[in-house]
Amino acid sequence: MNRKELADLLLPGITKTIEDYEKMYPERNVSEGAIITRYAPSPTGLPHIGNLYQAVISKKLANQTNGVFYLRIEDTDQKRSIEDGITKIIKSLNDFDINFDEGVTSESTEVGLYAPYIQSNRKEIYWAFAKYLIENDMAYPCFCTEEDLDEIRKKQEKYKSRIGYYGRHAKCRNLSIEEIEKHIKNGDKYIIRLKSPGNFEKKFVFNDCIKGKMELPENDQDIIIIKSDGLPTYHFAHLVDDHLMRTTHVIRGDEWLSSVPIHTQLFRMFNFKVPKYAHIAPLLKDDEGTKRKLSKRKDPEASVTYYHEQGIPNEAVILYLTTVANSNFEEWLDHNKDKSINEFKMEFKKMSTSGALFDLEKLLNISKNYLSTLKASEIYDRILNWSNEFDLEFKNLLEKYKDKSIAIFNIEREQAKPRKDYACYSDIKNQVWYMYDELFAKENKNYEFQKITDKEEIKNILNTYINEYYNDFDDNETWFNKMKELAEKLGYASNMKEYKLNPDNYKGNIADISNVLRVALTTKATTPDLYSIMKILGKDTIKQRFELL
RNA sequence: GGCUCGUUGGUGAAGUGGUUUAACACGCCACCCUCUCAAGGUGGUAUUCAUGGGUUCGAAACCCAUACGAGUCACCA
Repeated sequence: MNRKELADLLLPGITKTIEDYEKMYPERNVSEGAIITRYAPSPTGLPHIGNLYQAVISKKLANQTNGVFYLRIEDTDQKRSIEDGITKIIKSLNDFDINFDEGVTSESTEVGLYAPYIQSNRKEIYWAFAKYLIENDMAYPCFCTEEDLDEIRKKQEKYKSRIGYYGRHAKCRNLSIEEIEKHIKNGDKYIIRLKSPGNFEKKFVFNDCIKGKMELPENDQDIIIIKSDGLPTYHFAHLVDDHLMRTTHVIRGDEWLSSVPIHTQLFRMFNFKVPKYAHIAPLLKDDEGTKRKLSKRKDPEASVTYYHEQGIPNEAVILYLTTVANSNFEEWLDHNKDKSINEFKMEFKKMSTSGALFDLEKLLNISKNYLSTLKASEIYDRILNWSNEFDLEFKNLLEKYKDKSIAIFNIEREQAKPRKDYACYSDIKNQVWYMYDELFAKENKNYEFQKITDKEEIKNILNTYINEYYNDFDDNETWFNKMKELAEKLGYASNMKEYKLNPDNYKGNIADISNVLRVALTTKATTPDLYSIMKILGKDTIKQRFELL
């Protein structure tokens, strides 16, 4: 039996060769400098914020170079795959406006010339590549059982040598064809291992797009390329897929950094062009003084659904992640307020080589700024949408009082320097509840009167104001002038500067008066512009609320 | 434990030998603005770049050691 026949025996039923595949999936016709990259998750659950982060970066880089951004599903670990995994990934990414130029589009559909994009559907392709290696004595079947491997490891631990399946520890590496045949006749289970040509003593140097020049030992491990279920390991699938799909840049988390020698070795054994690698540092979390990777199990903010539940707009999350990726983005945005985020040029060189702490506070600030740029009607639509899922009481009020609600959200909004007091949708009800009679009626009222607390004086101020001064049709200036008149009539200073000079000449000042009016209307000492609030509530409501005191 | 990478303020960071007595942003503090907030404005917030040593006329930047942190060492990706 020769090696070709051996390969057929080990991986039977394969008709195509690697040359056939080479022709089926030709080089892409893209312009110089175009980045072809992918998002390649395992369908094991909803994306993690770190996955989103990688997707944002990859998509941006592909888009800005007129490249290709595609979705490939890495489901070679069948045990971990979950039901509807693909749907969930696509949906949650789409929510963040991350779409793909090609690849998987649902559990059973895909678009693009480099299909299939789901690894479990590419088995015969991997086998063809594995066969090539076996035929050329660059891979071999390994019949070691779990116990055999255990024994090897224990021996290595005992003699303090490196752990692994390599060199003289690789028992099956030099099996003769006859011995292999015997094992197979015996029905022994096998996997396929790479016959690594590497030397651990030698240094392997490469250039990472983000981390720069790296020096690692060459790989000498005879890594598994085809598992006992016939599917490839990550390493082998990466080689085959990223070569055939003509990926130019492999953008992934930096936990992969130390596997680059394996990957490069694989590409070289086939004489393929090695793609460029960009290893992204993880998002970290401060945990009692030490930094650790954000974890989906421990940290609610690691889950992408967290932002949806909190009512943080997806756009803000994207803006934040872009800022973390390239910290000069913020400054760029500040100087290019009218431009679209698409015009920003992201650079590998600007990415941090060590992990960044995920800063929720900063995210909220970005969100606050973002929300302040929206029109009142847009805010209304978004809150309605959010409330529909998380606060039905508020949703009903929003629907019942649509115009009024928009007016409320418009207080100090559509202007050059808008108010910025909403950081997320879930904030808003807490800030505007007193504008709705239904909510005001059921609230346990804690009136925050400050300087003036005397009941009689308060009543006097309220009555004088509503009977002698207030008018729904006054403009802002008239309204304020009347406030001044009211203050003076009752013995309070209408001018703050004057009051500060001679405080003893007055009972108090206009701020004290407006505190009374504000608190009587809203119970709170701090609210947005009082004039706007009064105008929206209207004289009848104002009167009613004054009478409660 | 082996190998690898990293360490600039409360946070994200800019910065690769001299214009850095360390940019910018978030946070915090103070003051200013025709009412309270928010916003906006002004100023403050690291005598110093993990620590120790060295190279140099000169170092956050180059070199060495130490400490700390992270990643990796699966028939998981």
